[in-house]
Amino acid sequence: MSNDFADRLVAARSPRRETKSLIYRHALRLFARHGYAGTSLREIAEAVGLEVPSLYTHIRSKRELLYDLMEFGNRDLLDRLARSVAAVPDDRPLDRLYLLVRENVISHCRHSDQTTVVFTEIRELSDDQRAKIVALRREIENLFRSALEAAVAEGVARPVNIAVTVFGALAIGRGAATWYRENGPLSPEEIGDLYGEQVVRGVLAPGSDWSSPGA
Amino acid sequence: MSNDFADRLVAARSPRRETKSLIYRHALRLFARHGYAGTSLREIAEAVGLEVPSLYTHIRSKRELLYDLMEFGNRDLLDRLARSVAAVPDDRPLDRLYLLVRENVISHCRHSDQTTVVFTEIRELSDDQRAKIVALRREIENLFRSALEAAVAEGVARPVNIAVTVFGALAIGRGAATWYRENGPLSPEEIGDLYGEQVVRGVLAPGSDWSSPGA
DNA sequence: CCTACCGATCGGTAGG
DNA sequence: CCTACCGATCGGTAGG
Repeated sequence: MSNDFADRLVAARSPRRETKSLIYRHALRLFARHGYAGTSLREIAEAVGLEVPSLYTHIRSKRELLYDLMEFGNRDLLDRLARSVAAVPDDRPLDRLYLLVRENVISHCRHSDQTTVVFTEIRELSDDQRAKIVALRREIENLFRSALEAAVAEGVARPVNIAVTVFGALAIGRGAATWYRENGPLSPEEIGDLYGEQVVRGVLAPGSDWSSPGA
Repeated sequence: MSNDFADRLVAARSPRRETKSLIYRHALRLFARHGYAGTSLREIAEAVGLEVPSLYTHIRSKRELLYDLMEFGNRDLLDRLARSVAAVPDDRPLDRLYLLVRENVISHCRHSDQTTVVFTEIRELSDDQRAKIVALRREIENLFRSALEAAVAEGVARPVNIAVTVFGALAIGRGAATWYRENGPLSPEEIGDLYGEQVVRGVLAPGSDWSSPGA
């Protein structure tokens, strides 16, 4: 009697890793398209091929599901940005800034669902959850901030307002996620190059010379 | 018997202009804060001091309410932008670009609820409604586009990608709406000046000279 | 502008 | 992983 009811129940209750990943993938897509409040657990369950109660084997609640997606999305972006300037020496702050802007644009284009959710749905989180996400955002901002501060300190950038400039640079990438299309005329790398150059030239000190590191 | 039931009914059914304006005002605030899908008509009614069915004296549906807000928001922004460059001659395209970026930033800071709703909730509209809003957006983009094209044609701006640059300039203003605070250290005008200068310098042709028209 | 009410749908639980 | 089901809430209507 190895196939009796209890066995089948245990098997059905054993969460599969692939299922969890499917849930996250579809939830991200649906949240990006219709918003958190505009997406029901029924829609997520249907996309995955499950009934709603089965989702609860893998998630604790709809809100925790959103939080997990937002945390992953921000960590992922932070990692990409940190890696993009890991090899650039500290004494080339404008190159660092250029590459950060570029990578930010590329990441937002390539993972636009991720960044749509990350930036739109922060209001849906609890205070505790939001505080953790904001802390991750601060780390991302600090990468830009330190590059720009160094550039100003070295005199290769004008003495611009650091925070305002960093927010602007980040907003450009977020904006790109809203209009970038995979079959459009420009690749994420090309768009990243264009914006990277514009941001750096926008802060360049009058006498300074600079050309993009890739060129 | 001038105060009988029929009279009171007629009086109660006569929509007041102030009430409609109150509904729009509170709906805008609540949609900006909690999103369209995350805001119930009950919440709007309560904020105004009515019961839900009374809203229907003033609106046709929740979605039409959203559409009206989005159309007004975009027309309002378009008007402000057009007015900001109305007095600037065509042969000063960089000044026009500067003032458009500046006014866009100022408008987004001063009416952040308006622009939050305008940019976040377009997915909630019907196809017909969305087409009309997109047409308004095109008009706004075209103001930036023609200034930038003229600057490139005159050789005072580098031959940048027009669409990409315009989207970036617009995104900066939208971003400002998310972090600007009334009691912060910078006024909308100051932020507008900073971004206006950065965008123009970002596209400035290497040999060209330019300083902001206000300075 | 209100009371009374509708069917539909929501996130989530009990229990196997 | 499912069926059966919960109370709460949704946008909207009837009717005065």
